[in-house]
Amino acid sequence: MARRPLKKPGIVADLDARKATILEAVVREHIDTAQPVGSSSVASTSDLAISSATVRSEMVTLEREGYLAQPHTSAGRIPTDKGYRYFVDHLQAGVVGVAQQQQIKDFFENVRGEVEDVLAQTSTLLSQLTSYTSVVVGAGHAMSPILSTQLVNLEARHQLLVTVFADGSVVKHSVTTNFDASHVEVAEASRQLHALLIGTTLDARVQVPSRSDHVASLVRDAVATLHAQQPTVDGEQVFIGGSSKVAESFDGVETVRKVLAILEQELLVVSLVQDILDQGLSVAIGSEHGYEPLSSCAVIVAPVTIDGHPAGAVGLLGPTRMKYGEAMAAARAVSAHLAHHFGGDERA
Amino acid sequence: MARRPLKKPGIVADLDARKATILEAVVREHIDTAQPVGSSSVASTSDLAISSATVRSEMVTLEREGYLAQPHTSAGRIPTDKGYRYFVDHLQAGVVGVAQQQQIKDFFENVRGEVEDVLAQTSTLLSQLTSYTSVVVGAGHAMSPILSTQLVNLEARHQLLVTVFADGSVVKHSVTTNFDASHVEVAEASRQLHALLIGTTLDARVQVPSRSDHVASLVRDAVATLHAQQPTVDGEQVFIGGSSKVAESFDGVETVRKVLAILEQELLVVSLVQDILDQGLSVAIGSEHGYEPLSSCAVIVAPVTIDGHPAGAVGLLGPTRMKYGEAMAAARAVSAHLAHHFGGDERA
DNA sequence: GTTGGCACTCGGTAGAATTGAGTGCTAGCA
DNA sequence: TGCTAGCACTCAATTCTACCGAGTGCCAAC
Repeated sequence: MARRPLKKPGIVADLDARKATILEAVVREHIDTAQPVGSSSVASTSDLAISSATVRSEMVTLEREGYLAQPHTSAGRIPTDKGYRYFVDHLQAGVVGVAQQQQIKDFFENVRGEVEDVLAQTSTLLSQLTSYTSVVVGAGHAMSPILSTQLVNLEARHQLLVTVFADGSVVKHSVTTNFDASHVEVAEASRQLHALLIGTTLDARVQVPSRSDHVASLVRDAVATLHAQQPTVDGEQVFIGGSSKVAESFDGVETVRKVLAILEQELLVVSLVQDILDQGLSVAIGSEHGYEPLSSCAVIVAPVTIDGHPAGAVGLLGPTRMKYGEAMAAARAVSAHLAHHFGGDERA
Repeated sequence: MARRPLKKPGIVADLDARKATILEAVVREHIDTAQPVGSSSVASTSDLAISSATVRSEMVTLEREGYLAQPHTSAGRIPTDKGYRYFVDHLQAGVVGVAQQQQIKDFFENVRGEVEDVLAQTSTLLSQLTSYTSVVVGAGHAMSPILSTQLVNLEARHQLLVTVFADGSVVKHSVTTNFDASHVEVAEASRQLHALLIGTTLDARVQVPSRSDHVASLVRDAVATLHAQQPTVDGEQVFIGGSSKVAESFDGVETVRKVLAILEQELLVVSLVQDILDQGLSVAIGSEHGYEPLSSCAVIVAPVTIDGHPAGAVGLLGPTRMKYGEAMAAARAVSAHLAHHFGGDERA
């Protein structure tokens, strides 16, 4: 079994080979059956030539050390979060089946449309591939320079500022004035704004005119509105696919409800994904991510990197007993294809 | 009880007063308790001075006529879709509680931001008010005239057409060319497009230049891309709020899954809402809407009308045993506030 | 250290008995 | 004729029991 060096958490010490094998057998079978796993089953399944009694005594140790738990006396063991963590950290990389590989390939060959549409469809794809709920996060454009702006007169006191960023995203902002702006004034303000903002990023300071006429006022208002948005969260796009899979993954209705309630809050989902990435993890199991309602979930995250720059992330949300190998492989594959799709001659 | 004239379906004949009262009592109690309702309970609850035996014999008739059903012998009755239909058609209009009224008022007084944000938040509001899943549909802009367009050069062979409609919506389309367009050419094409498209609607024919130079080619491609979208479905925006309520409303996990799976398909949700509106209904119960996976659901729809023009709709999706009175009142109230919010001096 | 053996635990299941809510029917009454 | 009280009947749900068996923990022997 290919070992990868331990990740950050470090709480998880190494186990001797036999314990590791037993733990792995328990995790594998429990992921498969969703049932507690007994010692005899492990003894016969694993390739260790060992009696069930020996397995049992090892299990006692594993339980004492926090890798396994017993739902009740006289039941088999189930893995704890720590047990899953060890399993994942020592898992050899999974592979994507050929059928799925084909499906991904076909998808990215045929997909067309705007970035948002592609991301949304990618989310659906990833969910179908894995039968878990999928999250695709498109990075915000806070750092992307402005290519063009335009101020459009909707009504006398109501203008619309349309901004195009170099990453291809388009954002609109309403600008309301307390005076009736003429079409000429709006056109002039639009011209000035364009000259003023082009090439700048949202965090840049811009020299706005200080005059008190209508045009200057329009320009000031427009710039203020544009810069008012939260640079970090705002502009980030979330696409959630396969939320119905939640109902398949968990049996308790209450759990389903809680998870769905979390998924409804997009900002929260973004920060969840971001938190996990910040911790340098690719999987957060159970309570590792600190979101209590998701304590029976595992979250897999794969960053999307284009030209060395973070451009978003794809994620999967499933029960802690999810198929980590397959799911991680699928997430990585989709993330790579996504990067390639937008990397070649496009933007993300 | 205030009677409203029967709606379109017409299959539902009138019942004599006593039967109607009994049916109503059954529906009310079953909505409340989710349990089959027995004759004695009806006899004591309703203000009819009638013995349970009489109620029973009436129930036999109601069952024969299809308003009630029996889960099994020796159980009480539950309403059928037809029973709910009668109930809804003869329901006096519900009222919105003062607390809720205040909540709606506060919401619309404080809400700000772009149309999309308002609609999304409205959906959440409506869901919170009713504890059902809410759907807000913003009408497409197919019929809205174009206020402004702009072609922006993203990369040599990749332009972005940004279109602003009079309703305040902004749409972007990628235009890909097989030649390297210069900035000057793009600017010229942008100018021509603006002149060409301004004031037109998407269903209008536009005289495109037939020359074979880069600029003309750009203009042709851009117009084609813009007009390629499906005028009916595309551009319509759906905002679903409170999908976690689905898990509360139905007990079978399988039902929850099916309903969520439907909600994932936004186009389908739009046509569901549209279908119901087209039928002139405000409620579709059980199988009335023809979407089999939603046969245990009822859907309430209230159109949003601004200046006499349809501008979208708000909807609620719950179990057939939902609180029709409250829910319909809430949907109507929110719809009215929405119309007012965008009607006064804005657009929808 | 490993293993076979054994007593023990305890959730799950199956069956029987019981309960009780609710029905349908009928005979009698206004 | 319509209503009702009464009654036998039905059947899901509940409770109780017994029991099974998967699985454990422990121990003595190898």
